[in-house]
Amino acid sequence: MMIVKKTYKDQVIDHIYQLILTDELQPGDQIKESLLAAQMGISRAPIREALKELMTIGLIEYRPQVGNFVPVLTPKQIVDSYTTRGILEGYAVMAASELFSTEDLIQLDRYVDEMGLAARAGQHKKVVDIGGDFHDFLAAHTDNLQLLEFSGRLSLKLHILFYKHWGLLYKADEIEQRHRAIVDSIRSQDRGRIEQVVRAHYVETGTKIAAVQAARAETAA
Amino acid sequence: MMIVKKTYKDQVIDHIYQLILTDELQPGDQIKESLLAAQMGISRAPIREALKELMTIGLIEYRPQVGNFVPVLTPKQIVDSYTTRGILEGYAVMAASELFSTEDLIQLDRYVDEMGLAARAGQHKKVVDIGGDFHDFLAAHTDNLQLLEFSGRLSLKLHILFYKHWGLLYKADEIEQRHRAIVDSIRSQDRGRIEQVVRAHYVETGTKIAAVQAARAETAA
DNA sequence: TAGATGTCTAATGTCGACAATCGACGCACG
DNA sequence: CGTGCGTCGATTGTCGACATTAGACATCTA
Repeated sequence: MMIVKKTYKDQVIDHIYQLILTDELQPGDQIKESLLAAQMGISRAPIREALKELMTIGLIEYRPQVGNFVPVLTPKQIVDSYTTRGILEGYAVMAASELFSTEDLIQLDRYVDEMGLAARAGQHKKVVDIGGDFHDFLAAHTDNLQLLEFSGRLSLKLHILFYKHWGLLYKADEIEQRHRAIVDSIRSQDRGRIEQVVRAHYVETGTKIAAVQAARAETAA
Repeated sequence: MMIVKKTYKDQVIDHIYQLILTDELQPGDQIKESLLAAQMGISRAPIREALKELMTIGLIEYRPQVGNFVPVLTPKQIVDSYTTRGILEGYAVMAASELFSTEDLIQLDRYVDEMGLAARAGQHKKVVDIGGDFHDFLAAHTDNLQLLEFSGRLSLKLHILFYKHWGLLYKADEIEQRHRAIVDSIRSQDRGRIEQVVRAHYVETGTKIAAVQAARAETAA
């Protein structure tokens, strides 16, 4: 059995992540240490530890002497985050392209198939999860841990964005085809093409999400 | 005038950075919060804050329930860090290549000239500093703040490595020529070439430093 | 003697309280 | 009526003490 997490800090991290995901904490909100500590029945110390950690992955924005806030992301920042992830993962996949075995490629195909099925069935959460597995599987083939660390730090942030907006992003066929293109590029063993395809995938998704977010902000105003 | 830093946390960060740079803290050493707090005459709280922040830029390695350590970098990790920086900056410069004005390019030339002069004069610290300015100037032209943030998080780490090993890395002519190649690539406005040249620059430097470090580890053993 | 087990110590994890600072409000002044 | 300054409240920054845990050492057992 997997041992459960222990320190309060880790529990606080999960808690805040959930609060953001469920919109109980909305962009622009300040996270008051004392309040959260009281709500969770613990002291401020582990809260602060957790906030520091969330800061490093961009889920919290910190202003010295003022407080911690849920960041308000502009469309440009969204695109930039996705672009950066694409740069990192694009290089990772390109550099490791020779390491993908036939079995690996079949596994990737399987992910794409499942993604298409789930998308057509309207199982949005499943699509998001499989998408995460797909990209984790891609990234896992690199041996550059520094690159992997940065890529990983972006994933929670992007995951939240994607999770909040999936519905309007892609048609089922599109989402399947977009990911299939990545697998195909790896099959081609054309390093330049691989990097370019992965980058384009992220830039495109980021652009769409930014547009959706901008549209929502419009209607809200 | 630039306002001075205020919180203890920031002072602690600088202090630890200096300790590492001067080898008073060596790779593998544990940083004991209580001890450092006593030495600096403050409590453990700001020490912990500083350690968390240093963790995010890779200057401190943290093991839960055990402590904070100065990381022992393997040659591969050194190369990976430089490679990753090259990926990020390579993209940044490439994407912003059209934004470099004639004046900017002249300024870059000036940096390279100064670097060559300082190198020939044996002013190693000056070479390191100008090199930092050069790369900051390059990176400053991108508008992707996410990318810039990651790139910046690597710079302290790489700066320490470079500072500790500069002597054995390049001949004066080489260091000038390596950087000149970057400026030339920007002048060419060949996006593919720009990205490739910047990447190669970092990979090469990282490889050299890793080799130097490996050699030192050898003689020490 | 080799291995497992118990104990101890030193370090991190957490706590509640106090101090310093930022931002907002209201007042005086032009 | 608009602007600048002083006060105030709320929130973060820091503190010292206590709780808990990982690792080292000693002890017990076969």
